[in-house]
Amino acid sequence: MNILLIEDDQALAQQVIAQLSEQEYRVRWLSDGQSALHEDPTPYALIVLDLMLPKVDGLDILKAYRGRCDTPILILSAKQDATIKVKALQLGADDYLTKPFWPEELTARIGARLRRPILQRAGGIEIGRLFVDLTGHTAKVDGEDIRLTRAEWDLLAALARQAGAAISREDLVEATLDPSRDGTLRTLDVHVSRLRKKLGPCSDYLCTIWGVGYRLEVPNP
Amino acid sequence: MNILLIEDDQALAQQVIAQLSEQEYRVRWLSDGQSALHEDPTPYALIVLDLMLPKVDGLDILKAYRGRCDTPILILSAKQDATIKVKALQLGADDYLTKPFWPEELTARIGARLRRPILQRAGGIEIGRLFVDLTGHTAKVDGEDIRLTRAEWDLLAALARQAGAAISREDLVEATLDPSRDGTLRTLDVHVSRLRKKLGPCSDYLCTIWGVGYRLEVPNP
DNA sequence: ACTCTTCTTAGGCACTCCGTAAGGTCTAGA
DNA sequence: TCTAGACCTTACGGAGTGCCTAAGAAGAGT
Repeated sequence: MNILLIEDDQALAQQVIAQLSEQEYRVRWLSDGQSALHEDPTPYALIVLDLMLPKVDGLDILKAYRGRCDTPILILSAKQDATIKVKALQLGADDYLTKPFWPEELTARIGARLRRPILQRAGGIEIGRLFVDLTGHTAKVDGEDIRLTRAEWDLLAALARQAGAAISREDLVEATLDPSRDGTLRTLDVHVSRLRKKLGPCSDYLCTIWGVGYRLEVPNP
Repeated sequence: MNILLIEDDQALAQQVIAQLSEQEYRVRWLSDGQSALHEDPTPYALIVLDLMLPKVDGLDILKAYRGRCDTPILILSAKQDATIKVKALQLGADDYLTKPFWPEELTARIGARLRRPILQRAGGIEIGRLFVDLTGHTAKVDGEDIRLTRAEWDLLAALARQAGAAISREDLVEATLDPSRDGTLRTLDVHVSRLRKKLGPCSDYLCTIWGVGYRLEVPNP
């Protein structure tokens, strides 16, 4: 069982690591928010996250991880304030423990959380505020499902599979259009247009590469 | 969503009931431990249990329920003592909240607990209000058994095994229809239609993916 | 042999989706 | 700046797809 611990207080972190190691958990420790944001959360069975980190707001890490995975997240914080607790739990945290705490309680809560195995869901591709679940045939913008037709979905999936890469119009026609009927390049235009409309705030992600084709990526500010 | 509340303090209970009713939970309230021991916990999505009850020890109720079901149990208690927290969590409680608490935190914790729509539990798969026991060949909606024919069951099981993933109509035909006879895609329609009818309030879980197939999932509100 | 349940087939209905056409807008290069 | 070609958008009709009801066929239990 791998656990990710994000905690800037070194003394507390080592205490927690010692306690968890006794229970045969393997712990990876990150001491600052920047590296936490760049860490891939998917390999871990559970994440312990301190809200009070220098520079980075712990809630931002929470949000970033929730967009990328379903891993249980347990919050540590010195803040007794109920509104923050409620906010963290609503943002997708699974538990909230206020400092100071007894290490035994932390491990007991972790144990209670990991006792119920979560059904493995094949992950999807995250592109900024857009999330594409290839196995579930579903796409989300800011966590909200968007309804796509088959052709629109095929188009988005083809682009998302090679996110960041340019794909020629001809390839996209082949990937998305019904082969029983001959679709022209004009048809692709229509689907791109319709898809952009449904992507709403993410419509800029689908950029045109003039004379070549299209590319799906988060545009630079 | 049905919730069972076991709490002897009438004022607190009514406050909690009011708060939970706002969130569209339906609450059944038991004020003493004796009736709690005789209650069947399986129909409820979650149980809120006060540890300090007259006559009966709350931990005994916890143990009794854990022997009978896997329903998430959230403990309320005035005891700050960490050893009791740890003991309750080890006995199978899922969360522990000390009095006094803000009602908003309770509902947030309940929400966090019930948010994960698809859970793998002992003996089956839980998808929102639907529970599919693959080994026992039974399916429940809100804890109530539903009678399924062989084809309907095969269909539901095939979808539940890969809950959240899209499955093509062709695969479903192969998985559910009698192989000795050639079943057409139209036959599948009929079984889907009948299964939806039997799923009742969970019929929306079985979503159609146009031109592809079906998916079993808790839809977004 | 009879009845009840379940599975399959068939047909009609309603709806969604797809491709085409037509006109407008944008881009690159002269 | 002008122009030709590439791209975007809107509207619309036809075809395809899925859903439901009903009725016949097969199987299980009595």
